[in-house]
Amino acid sequence: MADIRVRFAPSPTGYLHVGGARTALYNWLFARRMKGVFILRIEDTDADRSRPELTTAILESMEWLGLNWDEGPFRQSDRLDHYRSMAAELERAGHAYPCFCTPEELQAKRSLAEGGRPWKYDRTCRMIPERERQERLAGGVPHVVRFRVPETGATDFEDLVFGRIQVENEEIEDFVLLRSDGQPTYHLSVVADDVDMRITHVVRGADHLSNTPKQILVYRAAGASLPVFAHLPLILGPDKQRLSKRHGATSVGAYRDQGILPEALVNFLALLGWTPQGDEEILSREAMAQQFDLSTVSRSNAVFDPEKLAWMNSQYLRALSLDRLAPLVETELKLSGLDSSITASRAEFKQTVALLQPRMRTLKDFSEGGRAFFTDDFEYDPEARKKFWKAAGLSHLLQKLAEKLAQLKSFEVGATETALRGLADADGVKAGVLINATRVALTGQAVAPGLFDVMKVLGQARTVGRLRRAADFLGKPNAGNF
RNA sequence: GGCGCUAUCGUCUAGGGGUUAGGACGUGAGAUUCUCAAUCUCAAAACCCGGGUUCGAUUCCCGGUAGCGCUACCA
Repeated sequence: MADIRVRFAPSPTGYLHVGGARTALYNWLFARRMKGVFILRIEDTDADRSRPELTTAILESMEWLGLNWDEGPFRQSDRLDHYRSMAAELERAGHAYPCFCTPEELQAKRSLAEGGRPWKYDRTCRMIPERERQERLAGGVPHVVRFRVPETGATDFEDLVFGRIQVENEEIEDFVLLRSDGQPTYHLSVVADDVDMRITHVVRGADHLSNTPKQILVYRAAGASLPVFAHLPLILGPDKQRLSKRHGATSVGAYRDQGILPEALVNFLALLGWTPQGDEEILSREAMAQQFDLSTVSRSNAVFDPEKLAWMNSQYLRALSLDRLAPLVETELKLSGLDSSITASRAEFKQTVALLQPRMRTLKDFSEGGRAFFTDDFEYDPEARKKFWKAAGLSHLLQKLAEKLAQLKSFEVGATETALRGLADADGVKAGVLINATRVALTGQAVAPGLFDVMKVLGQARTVGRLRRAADFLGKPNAGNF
């Protein structure tokens, strides 16, 4: 079998969204599995909507996801001559013709047709006598180039995912290949490039399924051999509508900003439409590539479930080595206006990170739920106060605990625990009550790692200081107000 | 409207002419105890509807319904 060549071809009219990322991923997995070539191509033939900086952003997202490409990125805007010559070739061979209808004329005909609904181009310009056609061309009358679709017969193909697809040619209108400004449309540029780049498998979203027959017609007219097509089901929002901005975060970059790890996003996306063998769902890119198979991809659309993504992220977060996690946390802190300076050394910083690691779902959690571990500037969560600061005499108790802890020679877990439990006993208070109240004092939260681990990581001075601060706070007359 | 595609727990899915219809996320309950967003255990939860084929359909076929896609000088 000839070498496998696939491509991912985003258009820079928006950021890389999760649907595009999944398409890119499946191309990547297939290429790696087949030891083929993965090509990146930027489809920027729509000059009005394409933004150069978005190309950069898309490339960055691809790199962040770890989807490395072997060739490209190629830009269609660099290859306009190819498309024009292909259009000319098709015209010469009688497979295409100039159309002088203006957008306004077409629009008028469209709205005239029964409520403006079912309307196909009426092929007016197909009938123009050759002499008149030449005259208008010579006169420089603006025109597009349309493909001459056969009136009879049907076009069919075998999709790797969807199976046999067939469309009657009479259902297909004479679509535009070249716009009046000389820019190619998608149907022309995509075929021209896939032919030129010797693409063997076109793996793309199912939104292109209905358009594929048009493109097959172009392949045939150009005398090119067909690639294998594999269309991927769409990714939907919770309301089963195609995922879009109004569903909130849909771009890969937005998930990165939320503290999602690329490995988790890749793993999650891979499972939207494809299932590995066995029960294990947590698989590396490489492990997935070893068994990836386009023919087992699902044919029905999938709803994107952020909850499962978050869960999967927590799995990856937990499995991360400290050496890899620590820098990621530092970056996240920086983004949130924090830093690691609260810890005296690199080793201490890592200890803190390690303590938090098992209970964090995203990197963001380190700077949000874990805020008190990286700055003294934190609030007492009202819910936590309501839950654990309602006992009477807490101010005094915390004060006493502060002084007792201040006396300790060792601040190891055993030492602080003995001290706290001793105080609780002496005062006739349940240890749990004091522990929970102390947790709020030290972290501002009702939920945190084990208290004595927290103390150790914060250190003696900071622990004592925060206890005194909480005691002061509770001593104020309005401390009971939430 | 026309054309195309799709249909298993709330969600992602496995399965397949006879199964207690399996797993994962989420949800609920319990365990643990110092909080849980950690950990462990258990539970509830699905074959869209109607015909046909068949001894037997969730599975195969047809129809309906619903959803999605395409129907641009967007991709």
